[in-house]
Amino acid sequence: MGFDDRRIEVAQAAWQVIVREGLDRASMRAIAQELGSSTGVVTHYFRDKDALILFALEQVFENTVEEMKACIEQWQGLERLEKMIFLALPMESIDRDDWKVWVAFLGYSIGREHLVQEHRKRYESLRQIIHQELANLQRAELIRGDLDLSFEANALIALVDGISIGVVISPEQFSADQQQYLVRRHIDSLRSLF
Amino acid sequence: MGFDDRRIEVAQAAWQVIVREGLDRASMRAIAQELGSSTGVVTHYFRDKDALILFALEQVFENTVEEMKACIEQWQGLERLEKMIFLALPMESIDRDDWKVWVAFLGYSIGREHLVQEHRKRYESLRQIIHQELANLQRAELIRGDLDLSFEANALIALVDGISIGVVISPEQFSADQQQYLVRRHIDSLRSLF
DNA sequence: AAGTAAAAATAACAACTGTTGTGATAAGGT
DNA sequence: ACCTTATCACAACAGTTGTTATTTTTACTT
Repeated sequence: MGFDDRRIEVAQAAWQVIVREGLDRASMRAIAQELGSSTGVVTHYFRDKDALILFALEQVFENTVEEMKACIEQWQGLERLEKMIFLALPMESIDRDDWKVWVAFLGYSIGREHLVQEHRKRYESLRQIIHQELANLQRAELIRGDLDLSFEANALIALVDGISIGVVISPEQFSADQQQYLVRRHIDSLRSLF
Repeated sequence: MGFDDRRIEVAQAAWQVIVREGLDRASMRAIAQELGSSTGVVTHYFRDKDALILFALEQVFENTVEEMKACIEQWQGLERLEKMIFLALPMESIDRDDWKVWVAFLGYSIGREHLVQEHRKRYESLRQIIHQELANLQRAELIRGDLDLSFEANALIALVDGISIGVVISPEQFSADQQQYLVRRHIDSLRSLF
């Protein structure tokens, strides 16, 4: 087990504490305890707390992005975009934990400009991926030609964020089917009219 | 100046510190300093910190809800729903601060079940207001009769949440016009087809 | 003007924070 | 076996936290 693997283990412990107790209560000591070791381990693998929670967030983000990119080889056309969006949604309870970390971090960023910038960076990656998909669909004339793709990419991301926050607060608010229906309805409204 | 007025002043100081420095750094001392007094004032008007930040959140929430309810006497039909949604959106920078507090609180709630419940309570109020509006519109046959109104109310709230989070992270992401366009497009898709 | 209650200031409390430094332990290579 | 290095444990640090208790100040009533 290498250095990077251990780092991920520490980050996962952090991740669990955040979900269970909240981000501001995820202290070095709490994380070490979750890991079953001393704080020495945590400080050994991460320069400071900022580096740790940033790494934990990056894990959550990267997992989803990797899955989304894997869609590109598995699907085509409108269905591909649909499946990509589905992956980001909290349809299973495990995804709900990812979203809890994401939301906790979102709130924690308020008043910390450098963390807001971290979020911007990640939303920018997402925007690029979606925009790329929309451009493909537009070239294939599967969606309307008069759409502002940057705007529509933002709109899709907003849809996902909105649904997910609803689910984080009230898990029973949107069933998996309802989440899918909302996405389908949105994507449908972008389709070419013939 | 009465007791309640002073309470609101303290809450507003808290509100400003949260926007500027973040919720977890909004300590009793920081809030007292923002208020220009000692911590004694803060503790005198609020049992504990939880009561203070909960009251501050309630202020943010109630202001918006009051404005939304005021719409009922000023507008009619589809336009009324539209205006109500517009009020919740961060179209001006002042609204953006409200949303910062909201998002900060949202993240702070992760891992604190009693705070999540507070959010649920407030989202439930919103849902009721929107649901009421949709029911009126359906009775007037201005929106389709086959809509699941509870679901559609949630969808509208999700739309607002999604847009607003986007704006909190990247203020330039959605212009006021674009926010309005998104809401209009969504509401349009609910309209009766004749 | 005296007395009373609200308001505010101040000080102290124990608990917890991130960080740092110093040893201990284990692993792996020569 | 010996040395080196990575890994981890532990203790101590200065600072901050929410809360409480006590004292001072202010405001208002009688």
